[in-house]
Amino acid sequence: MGARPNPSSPDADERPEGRLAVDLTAVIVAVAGDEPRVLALQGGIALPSGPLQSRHRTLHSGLRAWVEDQTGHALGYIEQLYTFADRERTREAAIERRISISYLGLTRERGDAGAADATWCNWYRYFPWEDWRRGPPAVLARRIAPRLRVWAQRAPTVLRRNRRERIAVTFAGGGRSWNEEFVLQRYELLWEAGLVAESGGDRDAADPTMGTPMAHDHRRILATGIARLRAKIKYRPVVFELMPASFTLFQLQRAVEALAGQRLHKQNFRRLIEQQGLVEETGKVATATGGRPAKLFRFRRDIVTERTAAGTKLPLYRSD
Amino acid sequence: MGARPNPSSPDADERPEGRLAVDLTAVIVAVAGDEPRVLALQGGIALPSGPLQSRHRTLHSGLRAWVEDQTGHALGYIEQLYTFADRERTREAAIERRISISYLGLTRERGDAGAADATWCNWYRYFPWEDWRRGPPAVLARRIAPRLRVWAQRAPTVLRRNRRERIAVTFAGGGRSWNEEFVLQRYELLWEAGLVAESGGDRDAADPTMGTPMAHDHRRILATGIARLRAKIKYRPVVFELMPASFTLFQLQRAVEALAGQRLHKQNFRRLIEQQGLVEETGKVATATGGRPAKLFRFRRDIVTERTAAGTKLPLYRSD
DNA sequence: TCAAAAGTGTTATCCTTACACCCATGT
DNA sequence: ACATGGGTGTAAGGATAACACTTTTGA
Repeated sequence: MGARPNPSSPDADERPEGRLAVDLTAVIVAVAGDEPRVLALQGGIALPSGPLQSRHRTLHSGLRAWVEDQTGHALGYIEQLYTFADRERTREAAIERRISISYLGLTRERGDAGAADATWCNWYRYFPWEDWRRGPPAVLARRIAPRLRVWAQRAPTVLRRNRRERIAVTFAGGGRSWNEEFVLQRYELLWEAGLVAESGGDRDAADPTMGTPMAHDHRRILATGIARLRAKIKYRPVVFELMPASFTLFQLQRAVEALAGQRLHKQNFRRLIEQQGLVEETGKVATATGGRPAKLFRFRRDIVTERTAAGTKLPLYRSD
Repeated sequence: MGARPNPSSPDADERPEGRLAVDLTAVIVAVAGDEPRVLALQGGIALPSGPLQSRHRTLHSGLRAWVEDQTGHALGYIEQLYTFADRERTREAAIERRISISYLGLTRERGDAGAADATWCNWYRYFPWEDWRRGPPAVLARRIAPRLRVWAQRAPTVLRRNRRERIAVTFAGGGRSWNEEFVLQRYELLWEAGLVAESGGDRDAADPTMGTPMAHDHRRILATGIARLRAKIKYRPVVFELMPASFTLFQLQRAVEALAGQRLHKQNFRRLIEQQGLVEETGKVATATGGRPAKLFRFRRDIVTERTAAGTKLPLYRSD
């Protein structure tokens, strides 16, 4: 047994590390029309982020403080994403290890831009291969697929099969369908294969078709946020955090399509929304939609506590 | 804008905190027959846990090291749960804040017990109100419901409605059905209401019907782990990590029931499992099952990479 | 013989998917 | 008139939930 057999024993003679920094990093998402956007700094190469400090009462409040300081943007909905702390993450002097506790925040873009340094960036700028709304992105067939093939081919025999399978599953090879939730797995595969600038080996690094690189592992954190959001819109009414107070069903569909990176079936989408009872008519209509005026809807906030439930999926008991 | 405008700027003049400790804490789960068990230390009041150290290459490996040190148990499947760091979490001298990065691990109990200090505990010992396999637990009607009613009643008028609603949703009040996934919400509600020992106000603290208390916020972490596992068994084939190499469908059902805390419908459960193609017959049968000998099955590990997919739930495009 | 668990078969219902079609507006 | 988006109806297929019933063992 180690020198610190359990958490409540007081003999904490060995303190963790020489230098250890804890960062709070935020993926703040908004939707503008059919564009999914993320709040970024320094012309788009970094996410809002700062060290956890004594003055922060909780992780949540610390994150809010940093984002408001750096972007002038007050946050609504936030949730924790993941905590990263791999060794290779940092090579800064005086810091042995940097832990990054990341959060996902949903909001609406406001009129005032906030701090000058903060900009809203279309997130497909970082992941061009993730937008399938106008069909399979060209970069997939032109650049990614052939280079991943080479990467698998070059691997030692024992690994080759495994790599091929991972490629097929994450990138919809061999007749498989595209799964929009695998954002992180795809990014990590590209990272391993050395196809993104952050991989370090800068052979292929300068390739602009592989998306804008980001500082540190911020692009990985962004991928985590997108993946979480894409998964979550399917079973929790989180899209509404991104919508204005009233909206048409088509605007709502455009927003979901923007996030999912996929086109949706209009009629079935409408049925799905209405059947779930998440929205109600405001009684007004929006003109100038390009066609027939559309009814405006609002989100039924009152339903939220109820609808946390969702489906069971397990065949519950009865007789036997 | 703050003194540290962005993560890549080098003016890191203000370092985070005076004293800051980062702990790795593990919820290690196994199933023995119809008992869901968690690996605990010190007679069951603490989870395996230890500070993150320089020698740990990654968070994962650090966690594995601590668990193996403290319990002698090597781990298979693990996943990150959540990172806790609220101020009130710690009142230890010399430490201003303790961050706890928690993990969920799934394994099978091995023959050798590992370290003498480590024991496998039925997790319903900590959450007696979570086991509905033999109907609604008595503690709910007898103790929890009346005391929660009082707690809501005593609240200022503005809060009363909100408290009543939270109670109804999490504890299946007002005709609602029990949602087994709300483990954490229920524990946090009981904590707020001062009904568990960890709340601090030790009026009701000593009540043994409210489950065994744990050190620090370990019971909260355990609740997080149980909730995650209960959610995950529905859409990922994680149960098999807890099963022996071959098993009968009834044993599998018992395991899922143990985790979910609910009885399942036998025939429909079998159909669900078989239809998903997750198992295959070994060709052998288990005798001495208490009845007719049952076919033995094994998990099809080869299907894992495939089945990461699961259902779409969004009405994907077609014509319009 | 009976309890306990293993299995098979069938039906009603609901949700999802897909298709077809009409309505109202602006250009 | 026609393009664009709004909106309704409905039928096929699959998954789920619920019931009823037979089979095989050990005590």
